[in-house]
Amino acid sequence: MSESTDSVHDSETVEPGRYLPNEIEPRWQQRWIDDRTYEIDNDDPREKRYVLSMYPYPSGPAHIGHVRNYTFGDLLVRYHTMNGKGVLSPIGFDSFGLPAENAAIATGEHPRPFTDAKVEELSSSLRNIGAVYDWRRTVKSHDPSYMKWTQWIFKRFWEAGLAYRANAPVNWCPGCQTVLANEQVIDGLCDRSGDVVQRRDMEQWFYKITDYAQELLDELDNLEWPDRVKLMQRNWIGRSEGAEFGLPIADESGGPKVDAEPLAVYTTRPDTGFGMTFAVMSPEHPRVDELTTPEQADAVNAFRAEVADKSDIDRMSTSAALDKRGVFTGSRVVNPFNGKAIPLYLADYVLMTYGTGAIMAVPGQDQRDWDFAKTHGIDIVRTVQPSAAFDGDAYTGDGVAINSEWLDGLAVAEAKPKAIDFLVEQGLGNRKVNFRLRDWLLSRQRFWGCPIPMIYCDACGIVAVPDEDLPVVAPDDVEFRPTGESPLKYHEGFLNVACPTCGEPARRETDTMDTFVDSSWYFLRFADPWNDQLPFSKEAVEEFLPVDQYIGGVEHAILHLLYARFFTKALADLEVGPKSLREPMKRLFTQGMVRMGGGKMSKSRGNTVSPEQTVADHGADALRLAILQVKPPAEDVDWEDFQLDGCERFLHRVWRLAATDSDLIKNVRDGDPTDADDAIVTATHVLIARVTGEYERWAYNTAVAGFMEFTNTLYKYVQSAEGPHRATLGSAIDTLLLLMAPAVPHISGELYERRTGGNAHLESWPVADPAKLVVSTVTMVVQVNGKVRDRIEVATEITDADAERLALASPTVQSHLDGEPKKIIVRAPKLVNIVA
RNA sequence: GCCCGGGUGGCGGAAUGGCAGACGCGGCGGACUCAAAAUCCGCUGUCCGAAAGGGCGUGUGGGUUCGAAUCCCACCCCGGGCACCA
Repeated sequence: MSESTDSVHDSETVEPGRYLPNEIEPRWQQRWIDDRTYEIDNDDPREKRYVLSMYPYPSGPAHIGHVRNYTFGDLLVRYHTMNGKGVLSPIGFDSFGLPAENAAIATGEHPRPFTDAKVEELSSSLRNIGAVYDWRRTVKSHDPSYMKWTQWIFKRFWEAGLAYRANAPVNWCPGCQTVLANEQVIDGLCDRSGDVVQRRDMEQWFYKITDYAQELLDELDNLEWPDRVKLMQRNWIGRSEGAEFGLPIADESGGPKVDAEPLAVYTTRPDTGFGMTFAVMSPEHPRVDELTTPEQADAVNAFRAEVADKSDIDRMSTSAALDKRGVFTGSRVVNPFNGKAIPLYLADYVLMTYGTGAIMAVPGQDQRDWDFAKTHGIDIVRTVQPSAAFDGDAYTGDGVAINSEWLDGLAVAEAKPKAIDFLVEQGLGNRKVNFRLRDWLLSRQRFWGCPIPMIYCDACGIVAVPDEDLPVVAPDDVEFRPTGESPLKYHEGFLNVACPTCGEPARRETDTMDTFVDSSWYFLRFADPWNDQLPFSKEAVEEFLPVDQYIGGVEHAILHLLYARFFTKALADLEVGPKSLREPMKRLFTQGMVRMGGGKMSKSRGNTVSPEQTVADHGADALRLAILQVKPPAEDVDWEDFQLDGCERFLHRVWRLAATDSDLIKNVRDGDPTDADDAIVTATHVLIARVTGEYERWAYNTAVAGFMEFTNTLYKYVQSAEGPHRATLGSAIDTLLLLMAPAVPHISGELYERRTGGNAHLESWPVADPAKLVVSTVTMVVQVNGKVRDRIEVATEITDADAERLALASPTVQSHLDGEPKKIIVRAPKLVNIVA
């Protein structure tokens, strides 16, 4: 054996045990499972907390965005557990969806084994970062025991009229070969494939979310959600107040035609009625044929054909010339405010899907109407007096009514109700609230989703699959082809079925549900995942819901979060859920995204980060700490800004300080504590108070700074000439480990156990002793004209008079004074400001 | 166009009316070492100055205040949401 080998050997025997994350982390992860530390039973006596991160789509091993999300959730689960709460921390998988089906089309293999493998990979990733769940409660959207209740709930909605089938113009994505929800269409493009969305008329299933529009709007006020998310939902629901009324159809003489149904219009500005110089119908309006004169028929038909050809994105582009965007019907209607006959046009800027599909046009107060009137040579009458400085076209601001007979002189807010009163008196219309929100189109022409449990019978019509036959599960032997229809449609064994009512041959519904249906109730199932009689019991849901803290990406601000609220309300009304549970998520936190080099991180760009590799290289605790340290959780963060090396270095410093065989700690004292020791005790309690507050308000980045500062302080302390006091140091380190335990659970658990024999994760959360937070002296700042000129150590309880006297006595302060001070502001003991 | 956020060192950020730049990264210097790495200690906004010390400084301009990164007004820039919704 050579000398050099010996010397390496020797040095290893005297070196303290090193921090080896890959050795300790798997052991602790297994232990949390074996000890069932984070499993909770429904009859657990502790006060309950429900902490939930949005369940993920299983796309394989966790990506860095997942890791960030689940680290925040895991920290809270552990923190609340140490605070004595019984924490429900479940995990599930949003396991239906297009990627698995697209893979099936590519490989010909069934999506189930593909999905199951991805679920396993993601589960393993989550365990590898030290995230803890009650795995017994895991739910998966594609699990028949979950599908059964998704279908059961669909049936209850159907029976209550909250699910219905209708022919509707729908958004069709040619790339995905399916219908999309309004929410999945962004700027006329499919939010998944980016294809231009086409409009088609199809028979579809809808959930009647519009029944809840008002409540969904009102109850936002009571939620502890980010204002941004609440605002986005408010805008999406889009409530507007106005009037719906009829415009009588004019005869040749310009008077109202007695036998014709008036044309219904909706306006938010009934006060501007006297300025209505034309009216407009949507090109899709059902009364277009009836209200088009023979002379104009050719022009109208040409226009309608042109509009029908356009995609929504073309139709919305404002660049199209306005004379191409509308056509005269040849008919006139009567403005009921002044009795004048006005022309009726078609224009593509009026949508059939909002209001009545027809409008009164007031060019003086609406810019689109103004532009249209200019192009078509229509009169413009202002009915609101613009402010003196105004030099634009249409005036939409406040002002007094003009050119409006009996409304003249009234402000907009006064004129509106008076105009509505007039319409009511005339028997033409009434006050009306409109919402932008549409019903939720839930059917998808896809295989890998939850089948809609309905049957079409020639004799009985639409019949639901009986409850005892649920779940309807798709067969395995299907052919995966992109046909524009679900492969179920070509599977005779699935398609053909006896009608449950009359027994005659009938056909199954082959469409499946939007995956957002699955995610609209999974948080309820977590409370009672073993229930095979009901989706969940009311008692179990009452025990845990609402979710105390929901965590997820802001990209779900509208879709998922609105649907989940709708489901919770509807289930309560159907007495499936507890009556009092009107809102599912009491508090919501939306964490920021992880970017890469300023751009989006995506597989197609090849700039993804592998958390698995990072854990292998640095340890899960270092990755967790870097996530917490780099930025406030709500903000987007760039992977390039992560400081993994610094975080790993810090953990080594903690290890060296806290390890029982530390080479750092020498000259340990016992006996009476000194001033230096008292300062450490104070610093320990200050840290407890600080970190507790920071965990509560999601200030994880400054909590990490607190750990680092305290560790730096302890390093100075143990290296001081005087040496550390045994009990003081021990308690400081033990406390630090407990405070860090929710953030970096493996190293904290390991060191705490080596030091005390106890399990940090089962210990009580430290509480700051107010008596120990008190300090005897503080640094008082002395300013002259607001500029700091001196700092003086003073007793905490110094009087204002003493503070002022000390400040004036300072030589540096004196050198900045020129004669008698004009004024002295004293904020003892922190500050004195002398105005010279 | 409308509605929200936000703008602080070389970089990520801290400070919510009272010491601007905590903590970390990076950089510089020192100790240890034959040497390097690791580790430990110190310095690090900027300008003037040998130093002591001083000037300037939180997107821009104004205001309120004894005192403003923080509050108010106007503007510029960046990010996000909504956008023919009558």
